[in-house]
Amino acid sequence: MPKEVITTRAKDYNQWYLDIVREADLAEVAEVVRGCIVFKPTGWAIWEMMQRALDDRIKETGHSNVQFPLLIPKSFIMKEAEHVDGFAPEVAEVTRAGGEDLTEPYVIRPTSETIIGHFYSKWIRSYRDLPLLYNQWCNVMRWEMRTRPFLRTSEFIWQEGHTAHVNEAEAEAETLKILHEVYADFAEQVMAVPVIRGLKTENEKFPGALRSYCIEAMMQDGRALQAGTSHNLGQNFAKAFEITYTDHNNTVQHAWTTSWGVSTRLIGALIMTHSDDEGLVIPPRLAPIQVVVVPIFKNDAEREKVMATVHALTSTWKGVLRFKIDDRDNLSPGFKFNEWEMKGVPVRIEVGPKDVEKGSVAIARRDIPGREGKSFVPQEGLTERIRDLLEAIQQALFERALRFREQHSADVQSYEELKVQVERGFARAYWAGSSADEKRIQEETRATIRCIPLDQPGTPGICVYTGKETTQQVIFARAY
RNA sequence: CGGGGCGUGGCUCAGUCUGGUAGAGCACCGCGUUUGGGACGCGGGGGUCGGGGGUUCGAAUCCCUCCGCCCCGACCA
Repeated sequence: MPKEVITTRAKDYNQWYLDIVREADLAEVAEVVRGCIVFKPTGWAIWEMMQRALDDRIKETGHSNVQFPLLIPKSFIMKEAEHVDGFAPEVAEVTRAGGEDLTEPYVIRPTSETIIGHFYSKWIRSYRDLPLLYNQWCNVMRWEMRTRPFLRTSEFIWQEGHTAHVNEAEAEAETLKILHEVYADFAEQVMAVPVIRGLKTENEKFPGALRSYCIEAMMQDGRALQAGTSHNLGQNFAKAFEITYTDHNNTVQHAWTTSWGVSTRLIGALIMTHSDDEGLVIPPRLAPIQVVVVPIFKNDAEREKVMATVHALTSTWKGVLRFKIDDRDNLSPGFKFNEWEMKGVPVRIEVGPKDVEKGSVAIARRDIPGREGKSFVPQEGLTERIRDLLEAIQQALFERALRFREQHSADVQSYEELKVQVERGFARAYWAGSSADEKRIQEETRATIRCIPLDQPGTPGICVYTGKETTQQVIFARAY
């Protein structure tokens, strides 16, 4: 009899999410620090896997890691008009230190464009100093009204890339390169999360940016989650912080800058894309533990034989598979099966006395939970079989998520259809409305334009709201 | 910030209306039996009842006050 420790998705999707976070032992709400969480080993291990895969891609695309201060002089934040408006309400300030009031308060970084802008202006003199391609892994703080583990926390961990270029075309190329080669590639290839690449509308873009691009994913309740953003900042920050360079013709020019980030929110995307009512599901390429081996025995004699087989089977796995042998002797096998399923380990191998005799093992795949995903296979060729299975699971998860998104997306021709469709997923619509129209729709439907997809149909249509003819299609959805 | 709910062993909660020796289940510890889908028996430890003040012979329970957390709405990676 399974214990019901996880609320089903059908009953309460919100509660299900919180149950997964707790039961998979990913994180705990830090009730003593408003809006913050503690990452527990399982949650942090997933983040480390994400971090590694992203960091590799960031470096492959020519960037270097650096680290800037946590505190930013308050006046810096005030320098770029749109930026101030965007961030002022959610900034935490340090006004007192060393037992004295500070002459100028510091803000705890909500993002680092301003302090990095200050230093870039010192470091950049000539076009020969460009492009400047830096990234930092750090924590930032935004005082949010409502928080949820991973999806929205007051303090969060992310990477923020900051680059400077000689002209708009190079800045734009950088912005798009990150979007495609780093973020979308990581999301789809490693996380098995299909994403829509698009441009943000004026309402939704980063405060201070010229243009913001994003990858948007669909969660299992049909809502959208912005999984990453890449901004072409134009010359806005360069002008505010006087980031200038001398060009070939000995003329002083403002640089063009970009910034881009993904955060621990990706863990939320992971949970809400793949997991089920049995617990977390982690795609094999991301899983800190890909294979768990559960030995089964009744007495010391059996234990010895079983463990000998387990060690023989796993002897070649080091450096090939990320695995764990669960030889805890105070827990029943059934308990372990459920526990590892809860924690999302992609493949489980069971080795019992019968397997020792028959030269077999039981192999279970996490993407098909319970007994249905379990079968008995020969010990011979097990490593290859597992590697093939891991790859099959990776593909199956991506395809399942993609199918789900397609089934919950629809083209809408009228505002009435739009209202209905955003209740169940993404609504694709022709759009020629204004920012004010967009806000009105948000008030009426709670849905926003998630993005203007980079893939456009190319054929004209009628705007869902204004009735004007246009060639531009957008995605409406409710968002996290 | 508005509306609602809740603070009692580690966790989930009962007890509060109607004041009278702080309880249950799970978890934990010990011993024994178990182990192929969340094992069982016996024994055991553990609580300033969110904080402060008041009423009372007596307060988890009634009154005042402060604090915290969760949920639902308006803002956000």
